[in-house]
Amino acid sequence: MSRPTIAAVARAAGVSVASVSRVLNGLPATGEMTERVRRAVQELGYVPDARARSLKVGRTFQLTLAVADVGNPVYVTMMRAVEEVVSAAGYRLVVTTTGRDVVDEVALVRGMARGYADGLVISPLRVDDDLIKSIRECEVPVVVAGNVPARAGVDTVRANSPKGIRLAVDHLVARGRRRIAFLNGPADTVPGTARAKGFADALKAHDLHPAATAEAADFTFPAGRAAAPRLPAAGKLDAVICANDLLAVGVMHELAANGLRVPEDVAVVGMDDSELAEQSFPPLTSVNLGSAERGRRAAELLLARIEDSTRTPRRIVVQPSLSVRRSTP
Amino acid sequence: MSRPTIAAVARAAGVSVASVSRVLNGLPATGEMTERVRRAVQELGYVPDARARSLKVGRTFQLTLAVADVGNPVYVTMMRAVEEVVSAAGYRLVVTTTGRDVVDEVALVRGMARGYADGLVISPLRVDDDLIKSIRECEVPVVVAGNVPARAGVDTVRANSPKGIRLAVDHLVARGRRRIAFLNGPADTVPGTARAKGFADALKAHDLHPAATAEAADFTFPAGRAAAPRLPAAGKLDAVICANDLLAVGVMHELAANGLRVPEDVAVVGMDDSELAEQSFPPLTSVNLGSAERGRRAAELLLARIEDSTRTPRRIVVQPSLSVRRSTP
DNA sequence: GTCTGACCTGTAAACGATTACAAGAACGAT
DNA sequence: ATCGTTCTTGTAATCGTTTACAGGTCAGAC
Repeated sequence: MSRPTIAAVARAAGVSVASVSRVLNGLPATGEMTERVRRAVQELGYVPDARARSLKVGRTFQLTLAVADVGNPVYVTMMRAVEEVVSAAGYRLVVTTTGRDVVDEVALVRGMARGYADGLVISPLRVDDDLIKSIRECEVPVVVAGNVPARAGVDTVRANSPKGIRLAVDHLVARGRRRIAFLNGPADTVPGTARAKGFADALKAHDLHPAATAEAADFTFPAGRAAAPRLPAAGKLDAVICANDLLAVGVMHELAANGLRVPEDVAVVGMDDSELAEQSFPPLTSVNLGSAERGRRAAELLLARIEDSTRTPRRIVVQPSLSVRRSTP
Repeated sequence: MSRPTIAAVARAAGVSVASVSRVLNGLPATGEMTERVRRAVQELGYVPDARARSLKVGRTFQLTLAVADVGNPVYVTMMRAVEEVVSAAGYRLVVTTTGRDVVDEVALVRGMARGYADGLVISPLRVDDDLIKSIRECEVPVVVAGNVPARAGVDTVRANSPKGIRLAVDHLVARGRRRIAFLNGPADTVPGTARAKGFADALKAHDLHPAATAEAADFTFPAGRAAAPRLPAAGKLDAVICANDLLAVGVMHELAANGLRVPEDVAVVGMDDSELAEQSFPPLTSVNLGSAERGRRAAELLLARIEDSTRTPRRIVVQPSLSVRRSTP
């Protein structure tokens, strides 16, 4: 005995399928009609088929979120925010991880044409012309959580990481640190390049030279540990800014292993202000790039564009703030 | 100009829609036919519509993963493992958070009848008869990642947390600790009850009495901090086992705030062996309950059952191990 | 009493694929 | 040359909804 269809309900209620559909979708009907349909639905345990419905109405009520790595706490934060907005609007969330390669991202965007979701929030680590082209041509609305050129003509929500780094540098300088190093993630990523430039500019504004800059293999904790020895010895630096919290925690571990105290010997600042910043020891001063807000607003932009595909693309920049904790003096 | 349909391709190639469909699905066709269809597809940029396809074939090639909280690192690990297996098999992953309430879970399972996914992996925090009933009656295959009674007649993958706690206790006792406390999560959850009993039994096996037991409001970091003061003073205990890593890290913070050293004054053991255990300071000795493996095997069970719905339900138990780090002597 | 309009309801045509079935072509065996 | 078999292709039904359109009922206005 398979699932009852709308036709079975119509038969049981002695009405037409159209009427059943109308009652179920809240279109006007007489009280008696409504009552009969309700009863039949109840009796048969009828549940409308989402597949058939989405074929007909051309919508699946699903949205896709594509991130590089679900393990990164910053994406967890974004994902939670997106999920909240999206599910409140009656959509389900499809999560895909794109991996490191840009061609995977392009394939993903192109694949949206299959219509398994009504929109896409993508947070690309690396961006090239192919990706931008695929986003422009995408069959469904796309919102980019990250930095793409305005010519892409797409809704974006991004952080202002240079300004965020500026906050971190200002803070460190105010506390008397002058020999400041920067541990970046891969410089060929979008956040990587932005942060490198942001750091250079921020130091220049204070007439300082970088104590050092280094680059981790990716934005993970082990990469942070591995890269830490490439920073100069403690005498040569009194503060390290890291391109995200995972790297920062990796560095702190390495510092501790070398008998250095945080913040007395070396101050450490992370970025993202993820839950990890709060949980690390000492708690990590971190640049809050508004990941939850970015997720929320990206989801809202996407919903708005689904409602009205003609609106001009918006480019939202979420302002950073600094969460000062005990890893800085 | 809307998306081309299979009919447009057929027209362009001068063949029937059936032939196009067959070529696209790799059914036998002559070289010439294959070539003409390929060319037309290429030219029009045709991409088959997933909605129509899933209506006809009765499958969406989507699977749902339902967890209580995407922010918990243990679910992140599981999710990553599930995603990997599932996407390798050509499925997409739909992630939903169920929240704390059991009725949400029941509604979710019932809602699977809409057919928006071909299967469900659910990791319920709280289980009642309604939930079991809804799982039994679910239209699509369900795998439970967690502990439900055998009478549910459903594939399950679960951890052996009592045995895991036993490992932790053995370890602590071997290192000379005798006054061992337990910080549990909510005792009305499935993992909560299992862990409480596991702790009691493990101590009994060593002829020890619990130094104390306390219960946190949920399985989060702030709850761990908040609950720590409810444990007895340091003189009365020399080790704390916590029901997960987040609680353990919360406790360590609180201990540090009171000037106590880990592990010298108090040893701390977590559970889940999540990435956080490695990242915390000092690195946390943690019971590895095999969350990645549980995720992987749950996904595999689900795929197997989709292939063959008649197979008898399996109940897999993943064996725990202890990852010893510096939070214990 | 008739006519107009409003309002429900039912019939049937979509939506875009897959696939059962039938028809036609090709080929080998007799 | 005829027949039967196999292989390829096309026609049309189908999946389960939604919805345009038409038909029917009923009330109100003249």
